[in-house]
Amino acid sequence: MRRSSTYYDKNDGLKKGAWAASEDQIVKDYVKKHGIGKWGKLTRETGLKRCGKSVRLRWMNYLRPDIIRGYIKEDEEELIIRLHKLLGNRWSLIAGRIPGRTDNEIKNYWNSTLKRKLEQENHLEVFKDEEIKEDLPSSVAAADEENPRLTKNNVVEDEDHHRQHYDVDVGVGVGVEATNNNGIGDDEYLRDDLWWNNFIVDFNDTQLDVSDFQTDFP
DNA sequence: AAGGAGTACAACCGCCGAGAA
DNA sequence: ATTCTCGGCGGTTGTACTCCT
Repeated sequence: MRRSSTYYDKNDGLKKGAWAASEDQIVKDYVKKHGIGKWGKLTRETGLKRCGKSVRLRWMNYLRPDIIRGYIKEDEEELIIRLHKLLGNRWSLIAGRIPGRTDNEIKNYWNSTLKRKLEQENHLEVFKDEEIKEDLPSSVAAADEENPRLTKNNVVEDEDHHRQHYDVDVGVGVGVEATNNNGIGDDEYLRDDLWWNNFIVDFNDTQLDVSDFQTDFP
């Protein structure tokens, strides 16, 4: 754990900073008994001097039993690069495609290692915003241009607050689903669908193993 | 050996959306 | 219909560790 200084916030009296093993144990025990979620309830019932958000973060990024700790493998790195090109800084979506890795871990890895590595290899321009937009479905790119907001569940909201909902599965060999809940034109929708399919074809051309990936969204 | 610079990564912050009250 | 609470997300910060001079 990098942060060692712990302190109590004078405003709310809650503990901040590095977590103690005893605090981790409290969270693990509670989750084992009651399941995940209800983080606020957890702090109230256990007397843990942490805010619910902090507990959730600790669980998601560190305590979860399915987390793989250790070096990012070469195939994982390649997948991160590809998914980042596709999705941009949507770390949770990217993490959802890489079992055992957290969004925070991927984000850190990108910011501290990959970004620099790609810069050094003179490949970074490929990932600049403009080119990402060119790669995105037209409706998504347009929304980003006007009002760069991607809401939950892949809902893209444009300047007029028109929303398009993409239930997208980019799993290798799983097929593609893209549902449009807001009546965009069939042609545009078809283009988007083709775009996703092209992505999958491209993906399938790689040497990556299908079994390496999750097949459903988290 | 010392210390400054760079790196890695855990944790915090602010914003937003969903759902409950 | 409105307000409140909580969970989720991406961006950013802080600090231990490592490398370099």
